[in-house]
Amino acid sequence: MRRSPTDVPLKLWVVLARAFDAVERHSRASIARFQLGTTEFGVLEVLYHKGELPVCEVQRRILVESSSTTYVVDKLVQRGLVRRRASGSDRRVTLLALTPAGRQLIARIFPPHAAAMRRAVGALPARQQAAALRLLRALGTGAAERLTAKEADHDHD
Amino acid sequence: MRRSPTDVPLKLWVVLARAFDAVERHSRASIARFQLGTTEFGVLEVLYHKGELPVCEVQRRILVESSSTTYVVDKLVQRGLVRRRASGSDRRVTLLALTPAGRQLIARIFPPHAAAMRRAVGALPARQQAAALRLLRALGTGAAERLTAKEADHDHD
DNA sequence: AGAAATTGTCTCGAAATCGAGATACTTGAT
DNA sequence: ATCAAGTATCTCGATTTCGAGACAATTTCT
Repeated sequence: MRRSPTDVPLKLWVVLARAFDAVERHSRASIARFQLGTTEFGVLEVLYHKGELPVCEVQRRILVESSSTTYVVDKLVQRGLVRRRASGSDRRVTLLALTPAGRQLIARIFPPHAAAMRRAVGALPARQQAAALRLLRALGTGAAERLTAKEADHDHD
Repeated sequence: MRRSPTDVPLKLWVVLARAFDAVERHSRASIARFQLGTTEFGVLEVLYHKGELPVCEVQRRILVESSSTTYVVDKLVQRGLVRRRASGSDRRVTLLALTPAGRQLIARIFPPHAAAMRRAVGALPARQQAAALRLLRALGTGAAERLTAKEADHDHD
């Protein structure tokens, strides 16, 4: 339990947070050019690439809580970029899709944003990007599994 | 400029965000056990490990904006965990330090939190943790440099 | 079929975070 | 010595995000 001078797990967490922060600043700045917040952009982007989706599916992909998702979607609907529609098969779910205006907007701004993000991570050579991709994928899914496992613990105690 | 079916940089950004989110949930949950927010914990932790520091130094390490730092420090001062003190050498700066109560608190809760974070990233074997550490460090500093470079661009145009 | 647990969405109030800018001090250039 | 630019901290108002929980619909279990 004692912390050695090089406690790799703890450092990994710090460095992960710093890397995320630095790259996210690129993302924020890039998206701000288009008068959008990152979460709003996230909704538009996922609908653009995946097509019509239930709210809960969008929520999982943009990594915010459900109440925040409702809030952001409200704004996008008011702006006429997204529309809601009841699902036929499951009457709990609301399906989200881009309006023509929304599609036009995201089609226009996605490419320059993608370019900004390529630049943001571009300090890492391609080979190392691929390595980081693999490691982060394993780290993320591993951590996520351990989260749901812990929740299960709580449930039966 | 066209997006190939495997656009590594873009995927890297997505996977980075997901990994950060998953690990951060562990952190949040662990810290919530002690009735603290992550930012409050961050302040206590940095003061615990680095000793008395100027506000701006703390700010840089906890990765929030200066106005948020003031807000969080206010709360910690009100709770009697941190104290402010004017610097002798530079009259702009306020130095922050733990009170005895603050030191006692963080000394008690840091070890179990560290253990939780080791578990959070523990799905990755030690060797891969070390590799991820190196790659993320390079990614983070690279992205940060490109940020300040871009700011400089804006300044002279 | 009926009860219990789960899931999907939303409401509401509270908390965290930001951004712009005010103020005071320091540093660097001329 | 003065002035411009930069830095440190804080204030204030607005925005974003969360958390708890309400409610309806679905699924699972018996």
